Formats: sequence, C-alpha cells, structure tokens
Amino acid sequence: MVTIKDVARVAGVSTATVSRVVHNGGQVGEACRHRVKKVIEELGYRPNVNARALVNNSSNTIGVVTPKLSMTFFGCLASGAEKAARKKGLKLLMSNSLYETKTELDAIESLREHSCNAIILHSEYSDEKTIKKLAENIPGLVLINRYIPALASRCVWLDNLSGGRQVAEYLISRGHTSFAVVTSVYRNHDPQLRLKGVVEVLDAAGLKLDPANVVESTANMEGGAEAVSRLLASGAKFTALIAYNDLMAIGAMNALQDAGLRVPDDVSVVGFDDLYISKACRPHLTTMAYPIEEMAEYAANLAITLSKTPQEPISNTHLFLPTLVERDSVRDISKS
Amino acid sequence: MVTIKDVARVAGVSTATVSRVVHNGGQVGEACRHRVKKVIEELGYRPNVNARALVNNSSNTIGVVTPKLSMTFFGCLASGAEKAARKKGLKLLMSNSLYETKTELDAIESLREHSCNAIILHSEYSDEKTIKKLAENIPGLVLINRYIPALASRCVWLDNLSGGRQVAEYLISRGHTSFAVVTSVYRNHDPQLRLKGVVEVLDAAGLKLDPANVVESTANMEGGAEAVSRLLASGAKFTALIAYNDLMAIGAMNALQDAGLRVPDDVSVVGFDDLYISKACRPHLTTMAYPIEEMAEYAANLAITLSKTPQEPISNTHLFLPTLVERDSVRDISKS
DNA sequence: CTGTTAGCGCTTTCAT
DNA sequence: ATGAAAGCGCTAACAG
Repeated sequence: MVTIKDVARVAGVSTATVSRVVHNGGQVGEACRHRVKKVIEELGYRPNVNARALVNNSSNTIGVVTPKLSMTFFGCLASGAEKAARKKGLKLLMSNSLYETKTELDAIESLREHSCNAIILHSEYSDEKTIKKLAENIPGLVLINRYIPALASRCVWLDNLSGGRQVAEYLISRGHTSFAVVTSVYRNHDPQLRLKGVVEVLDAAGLKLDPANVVESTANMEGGAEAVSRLLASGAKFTALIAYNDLMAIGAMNALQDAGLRVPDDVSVVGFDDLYISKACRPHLTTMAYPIEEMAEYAANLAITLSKTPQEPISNTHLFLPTLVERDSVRDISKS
Repeated sequence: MVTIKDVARVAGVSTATVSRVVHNGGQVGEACRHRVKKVIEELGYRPNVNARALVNNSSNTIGVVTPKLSMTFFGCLASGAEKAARKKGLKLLMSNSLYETKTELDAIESLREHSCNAIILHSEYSDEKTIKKLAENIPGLVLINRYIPALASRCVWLDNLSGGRQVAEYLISRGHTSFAVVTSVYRNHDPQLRLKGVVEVLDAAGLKLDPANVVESTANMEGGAEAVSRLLASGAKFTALIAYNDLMAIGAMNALQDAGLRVPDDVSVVGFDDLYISKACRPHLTTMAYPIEEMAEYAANLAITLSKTPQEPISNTHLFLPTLVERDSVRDISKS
C-alpha cells in the first residue's frame, strides 16, 4: 500500500504538503503542487479512508436504515440514496430495521460508531420522543416518509393527504359514488392521512363513506386479499375500492376476481406507490406515484449538508407530492 | 466521546489491559477483568471503529456490489447479505454497478479503500480475466451467481442447467410438446445454460425445439412482451412458453393476453426466480424458485471466512438448486 | 498477569 | 510556501 509518506519521499516534500495538494489547499507553490500531483499519479496513491475517518471523525459514508431492503419500495429508496452518495464520492451503509424499534436503534448506534455522520432513517415504529432525542445528538439525521413538526426541517416526506384527495377526486370525476377503502394497520400516520384526504373530498362532494366499508389489514398482497374477503362477506356495496398501497390493491384485485367480480367493470381499484409491480397485474393498476427514489436522493443530499453545517431548526420542511398514474383498473362510469 | 484511555484511567489500568478485556483475551486476572468491564459499562465506552480499522486494516463491514438495488432480485440479495452481516456484528457497504464494468470496478476499488475485506460481487459484464485479477488481490472476494472455474471455491451460484431441465421435464409431464423460449440477451451464461437444460430434456424426449421459437430480448417485462409479439407475428405455434425469468414471463403473459390468447388455456407460461411479483399477475406464475436471499447469506459468510483465512483454491464449489413452485400458469393437457 | 511503547496513515497547528 | 511534530483511538509486540 502506498501511503502519503511514500509520495512525500519521492516528491521530495513533507507529508503536510502532500496533504495540502490532495485537498486542493491554496497554500502550495505551483511547481511543487504539479510535482506532487505527478508522483501521486505515478505511484497510484489513494488516501486511506480509515486514517482520515479517525482524524476527522467522519467516514465518507452515508447510513440508511429501512425496515426491509428486499421490499421494492425500500430498494428504490436505497437506490436513490446511493445515487446521491456516489455523486459525492461517498458510500452507502445499509441496515434493515426489520420493523422493530430495538433493531432500528441498534442500527443507528452502530452507524454512528462507524462515524457515519449523515443518516437517512425510515422509521415507522419508534415514537417521536425517541427520534427527537436521536436527532438532537445527530445533526446529520434526516427522516424520510415521516413528519415530526419539531424536526420539520429534517423531514423529507410525502403529502399523503393530497394523495388521498387526488384519488377521491379522480374517482368522483369518473362517476363513482360508492366507495370502499382498504387501509393499513401501520402505526404511522400515512394510512390515516390518506384516508382523511379521501373522506374530505367525499364529504365536500356530498358523498358518504360508510364506516363499514373501511377495512384494515396488513400492507401487502395477502392483507389486501384478506380485507376484500371480509368486505365481500359483509355484503358491502361499492363500485370503487381505494387501497393503501399497490400491494394491497393487487391483493384486493386478486380477491375480487377470485370472487367472480371483474376489475374494472364491476369494481374499480386504485393503488398507491406506483411500484414496478403495478404493471404486472391485470388490469394494470391505476395508482398514485410515490417519487421515493427522488425523495431519497434529496434526503441524502440534505443529510450530508446538515452533517457538515448543522443548522438552526428552521421552519421550512421538505414535502413531495404524489401524482396520479392512469392505467386500466378504473372504469369511467360517468356516461353510463 | 469516551475512549479507551478514559476507561483505563478510571479503572486504574493500562489501555492494553482494557483492550484485552474488550477482546476477551485470556490474559487478564479475573478481578481486573471484572472491574474493567464494569467501568466500560458505566462510562458507556464503545471502541472507535475507525481507529480499529486503521490498525487492523480491516473495517467491520462487508461490501456488496450488484447492478441495481431497486430491482427486487438484488434487494433480496442485499437483504440476505445484511442478515449474515448483522449476525456477525458487521455492516453492509452497498454499491450499484448499474450494469457497467467501469462502475463495477470503481465500486470494488472504493470498497477496498474502505478496508472492506469481504466483498460479494454480482458481476454480469466484467470479463473473467478482470475478475480473476481482482480475486487474486482480494482474498475475501466472493462471486455470486457466476461461475468461473478457476475461482470455483469462491463462487456461490445456481444450477441453471438443472433449472432448465426441471422446467422442461415439468412441462412434458403436463403433456406439452410444442415450446417457445423467451430468453435474455445478458452476456453471462445463465440464459444459455437454462436454454441448454431445456433443449437437452426435449431432445431426450424426442421433442424438437424450433430455433425460430427461441427469441431474445431484455430481461424485464417490456422485453418479455416484445419477444412475444415477435413470436406471434412470426406465426409460431406452441402450447408452452418458457421465460428466462419472472419479469419476462409476466411481460409475455400480458402480451399473450393482449393478443387474445388465454393463459394457461391456450398457452402455458413458466418463469424463473419466484419473485414476490409472481403472485401479483394473473394467473399466478408457475416458476423456478431462486433461493437468492439464502445464497447471499451463505456468500456473505463465505466471504468473511475467506477474508480472515485465505485458502488455497480448493476444488469444491458452492452450488444451489432451484426448485419448482407450481401455481396457475401451466395447464395440464396430458389428459385432453 | 499487566504496563510501556511504538506505530497505523492522515490532518493540522505552529514554526520557519 | 513549506516542514516538523503532535496527535486521532486503538492494537500488538515486548518487557517485566
């Protein structure tokens, strides 16, 4: 391994000078700088990251904590963060929290031990107090997909309320008047907000959402299917079904179709996220696009910035909007 | 930050002793060890990873290089590796290679600079010579999903030939005699091997695979659909379609159905991988399960072992077998 | 069994 | 503009 000493020796300068050249410090003579650069090139010198990390107490990595990397949504999140990291010459340190507070906290602590000053956290289960305390000690901690007012300027999140509203508005514009909602049991606020958006719009339109038509289950295909079978068993009537996310929507469509109902002819279905999978099902799913990859890239940049220059908790936050992607799972019944 | 010196001072011992205690070295008196442990506890001392990495020239991380983390298959790979890493108290360093040799090489070099001694590489595009050279310099480099004879003991791979054979045997057992294959343009050997397995079995059964019925495209839904439209346009006849992977299979099913063909009534379809998505499409996809998560966990452990005790290139390798998962996309026409 | 000490490779004052 | 030198926190001989 070629070290800074080797370069210094060969170039006939001190290690301090080499260090200055490497860092593009202005305090080096032109001739000297040129010579050192050439030697660095010739010897193929690369600074040792660990030595740097030790001195600077910062490791050129950005940490990402998500529940489960094998889920497409989190894979996309990680990819977005990785893109930002690569552009800045940093590397990604990944941890699964497995939906558990303890694992999540362990992961963060471990990340800090690795001198990872910028951290992106997707936390669904830890309570606000815990997170706030964490945030106090880690200037480069950024939350993604979660909004905590006291940490507003460090939250990169989605306008779920608007998402719910858009879905409802769209469905109404397509002539639908009777709805069912398949929502998630997550303890975070996303499902509630999306539902709230739906209800607001329905209310404003003088439409009613029967509470019996709102069913909770786990946020995956199995949960979506299970929710629909309960809905069907209860004899609920509806022409449009709003699902918490794509996975639930697809599970719901499967259950609907298994029950002999046609989508969208008998029931229209709308999802949320716009995962790749929404083009796999039949009919292709109409859904709200969640720009998670872009948001993660943004969050990574924010985390890096904050880790370098901790700011006063200013009041602006970082809000993204979901957008509707029309495919084939919604029927226009306004003209029939 | 509390350092080893703080602990030493408070416990009234030298840093060396603390270090010994931390490492559970046997050379410490019971009373002393106990006292030190208590102080460590009280002060909340955690060894500095970077200082360690600098001294040992090894950072408690394991590197993973895959083409694109946002694809489910690679997300699962990463999750498997992360599981193994977590069990050993290590962290995951992730890089996307974006299907480019240059990015891939950069990623590996960068990983090495981070003193990442164990590396899992999923490489499709780099040539064998490049990889062999890399492997010479990195004892802890393990290849996943690629077999290079000279590196046999460091390859964790799947028996694609067997996969192809199993698919063909299954289809034949269901009465199929006319086939089409939708394969991938990947430059690695997987598609060729799977195809070879299919052909071998068909040959042995006295069945013929018309070369015109073998179509290449990109390994995603779009590619699968595109391949099928070419197939259909050429007037090819077949009752069973074998796809390179689940994504192509689903794209193919979509194209088939769009052309008015029913799956599996008119055409049976088999995929490969058994991604979560294969339960999203209708009909649910019959496919070969690729135990990628398990393989990645295995690969991670292997990489860690090798990085510690580099071994002679022994002749045994690490081969996994795909298994058939029957769902609804294949029709049994043997009794009709 | 325990302490002393010399680094690991790099950054950063402080001199010159 | 450049160099000397003091660490960053930890480990691993080497003494005792």
